[in-house]
Amino acid sequence: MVKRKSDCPINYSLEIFGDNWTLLIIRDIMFFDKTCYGDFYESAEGIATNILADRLRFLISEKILKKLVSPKNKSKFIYRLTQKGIDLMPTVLDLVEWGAKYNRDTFPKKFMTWLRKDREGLMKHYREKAMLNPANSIPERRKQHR
Amino acid sequence: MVKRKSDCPINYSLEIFGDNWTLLIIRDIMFFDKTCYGDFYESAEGIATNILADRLRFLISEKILKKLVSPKNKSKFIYRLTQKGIDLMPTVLDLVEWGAKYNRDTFPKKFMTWLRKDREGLMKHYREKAMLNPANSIPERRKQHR
DNA sequence: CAGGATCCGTTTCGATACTG
DNA sequence: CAGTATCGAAACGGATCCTG
Repeated sequence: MVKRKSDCPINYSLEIFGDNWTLLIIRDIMFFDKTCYGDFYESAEGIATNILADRLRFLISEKILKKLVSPKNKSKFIYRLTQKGIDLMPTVLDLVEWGAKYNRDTFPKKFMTWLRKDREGLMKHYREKAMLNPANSIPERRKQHR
Repeated sequence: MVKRKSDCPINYSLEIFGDNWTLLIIRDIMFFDKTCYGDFYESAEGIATNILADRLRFLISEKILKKLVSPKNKSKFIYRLTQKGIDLMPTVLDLVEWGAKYNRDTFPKKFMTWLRKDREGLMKHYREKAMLNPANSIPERRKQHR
């Protein structure tokens, strides 16, 4: 587990954002339909497997993500945003807008157009999408000692 | 100078936020009247001098901050937000709100009340404050080779 | 084969001492 | 006051291995 400098009274947000990878994971799950380990591994620009596992574990421990067992395949896991994670959407979108204003490496054009024209609608769309639960998934293992 | 992983097509924002310290510096200069090295050193929860110097240099190179010579004291420098820096205000405020919702370590109570009641007014206030230039400061040294 | 864990060389960070 | 130099500690990243 990564050791973070949470021993000093630092803004909590920094524990999430003061890292190169967590925001990428959140971005991917929030807007790009990534749901499982393999998806993140592919899309988060070159993350190492151990780092990815560590960050996922961290995000789950912070209750920003939750981990579910895939209904189709018992050895596949699905990661989803919690409400706390969904609540990061305004922040992420602000960063997207800021990045688009001062840099050009950014989200797909269609997304940006939508964001500029109807930010509220876009947020509603992705918020609802994030809240759909895959029908019959089950929560990950509960405490093993009964 | 810090070496960042900007060689991969990562979101530009991460170069600013994927770090433990830059956000603290921005927070302090944006909302807490910190203007110079010593101020940041005091208030950014235990930052080391070399890291502080490095981050300030980085923020200047990214044109998020600008460095001015104090009119009073030629060996004192004043750091101020550029427009690009000021444009990070919505993001920072989102993080403040998110942090306040899910954690209690947060901004002063008065600030939070104001933020909740009148976010636009608060932003206007701090934006204007950030744009006041100290009267007769002069830009930092221009290229030394003529 | 998905989802990691482990090992290990390399890079970056950070505390302290020191300098113009 | 505003930084730089040094050096040990921590985090990263890549490869490989493990387990169901």
